Amino acid sequence: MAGHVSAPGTSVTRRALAVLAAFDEDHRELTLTALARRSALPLATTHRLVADLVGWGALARTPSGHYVIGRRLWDIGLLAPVQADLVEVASPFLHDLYGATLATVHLAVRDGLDALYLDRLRGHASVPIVSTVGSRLPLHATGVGKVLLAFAPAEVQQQALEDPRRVTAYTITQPGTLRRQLDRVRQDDYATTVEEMSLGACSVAVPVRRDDEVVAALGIVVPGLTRDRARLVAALQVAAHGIGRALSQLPTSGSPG
Amino acid sequence: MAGHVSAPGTSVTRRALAVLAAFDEDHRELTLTALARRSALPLATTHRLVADLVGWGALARTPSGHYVIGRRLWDIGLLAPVQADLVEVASPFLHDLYGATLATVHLAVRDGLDALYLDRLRGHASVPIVSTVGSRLPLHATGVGKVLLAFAPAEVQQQALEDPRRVTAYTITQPGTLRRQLDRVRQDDYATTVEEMSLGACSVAVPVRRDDEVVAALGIVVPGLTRDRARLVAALQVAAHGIGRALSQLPTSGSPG
DNA sequence: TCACGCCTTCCATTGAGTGGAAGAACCCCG
DNA sequence: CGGGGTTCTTCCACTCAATGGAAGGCGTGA
Repeated sequence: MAGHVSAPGTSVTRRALAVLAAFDEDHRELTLTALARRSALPLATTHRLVADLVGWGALARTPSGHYVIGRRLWDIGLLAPVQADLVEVASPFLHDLYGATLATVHLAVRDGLDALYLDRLRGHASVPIVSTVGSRLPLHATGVGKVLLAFAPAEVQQQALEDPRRVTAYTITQPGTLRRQLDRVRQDDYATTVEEMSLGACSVAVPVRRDDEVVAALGIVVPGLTRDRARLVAALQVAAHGIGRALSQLPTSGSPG
Repeated sequence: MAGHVSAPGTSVTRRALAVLAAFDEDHRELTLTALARRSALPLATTHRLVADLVGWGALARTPSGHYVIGRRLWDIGLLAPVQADLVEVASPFLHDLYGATLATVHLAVRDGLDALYLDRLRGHASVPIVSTVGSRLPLHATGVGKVLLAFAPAEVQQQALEDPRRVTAYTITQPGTLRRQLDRVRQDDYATTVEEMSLGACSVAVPVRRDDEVVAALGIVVPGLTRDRARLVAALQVAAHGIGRALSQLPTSGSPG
């Protein structure tokens, strides 16, 4: 190669993937220059890689000249086993839940130290929410997150409780308090949050079990909890049991959500 | 390089993408050997590429040793502008529609000569349906497809009407008949199908407009149309107008679905 | 034990990838 | 209208990362 030698150990594949990795929720549109900067690659190299990616459909170019993730990648991404069965099976139950409560409904799984949101139903006039499908939020500050954390392996809990990041003024950042809450979650079989992730938003969540193993969490977001916590928990548990039952009746696929 | 020289003109990037392209709806799990065969690459080459892809999270390996699309690709795929605003905005209206009709509800856009399903709400006991989110079905045999085709550019209509593929015994394959139906769709502002895609399933669909331009189609699938076609059309149009209004109030992003 | 299919590692060879540089295209502003 | 900025595209000599046949593991079933 010419001039500066690229750091050894980088493969072309990894570079191409680095270009894709430049996109995230806050950067859905990037110029070529921005792509090069964010993926730490020389401009000319980026240009060549991008040409290949666009040619295949992994990226697309907007009329304004910006690059975005292409439809083909969207297609292929949907083939991931993440949701294949779970989202599919859960979908009608989420609607039921939405119909019964008219609140925003969430389905999430644990991905490392984050709650990964697989599906969301949002009403017209629900509480404003940060999460979208595919987004990740910290385990300790969300309802579904607390449920997932409460039933996670010990080492995950330990890591998550090490340094809980503050999100709002009400986020619980004391490991001790959190640990007590998790005990409570296992005891009651549901978790709550009160403005710990977004101001003005409270949440209730319950575990979804497939044959005794917690595979997901089901939650709803409401403006306040005082009035009808019991009703919400009941509705959630009915739905969660329904999902669990439907899951264990599925053919195979133990792909870890 | 060694031995046989790979066909010139192939870039590493394209090869890596060829590996990804080996996956489709009927092949969500593949062994290394199968990947090599389906992407027409030597086994050793595939092995190396796959290692990179797995390392990054584009692919994952199941406990059984098969490869599947990884979660990170799912993530990134969701950033595609395909749905960004449309699905998000339409979601509550789809719920409303589902609540009002209890039928399976579809949101689709046109992608070339196919209807691309962006979202779907399915009830517990609806008619069995073939479509899933991300799937493509022919324009001439589906309700949403007929709507999208009716409002598509002339050259698209011409191509689509050239040789309409037969799907069921009731699929309309006569270009003349189809063209007359499309006229009717533009006149009535809704389309129907009667077992043209799946036996036992009929559908009604209406266009979704953003500032007079048809950007999507909204449809529902029911066992039969005789009883309450008028009611369904009314419900669909209310929802479609709502979506359209919400869309035109959005900030920017004219990214073509 | 052998045979078969699938996976992994090795390594000499070389062409695909590299990236600085030059220039084109396109702003915006005075 | 011309100059200074930013972003995009093309070029090309150099060379290292990619290549893939072959050989060796590993598991499984006969």
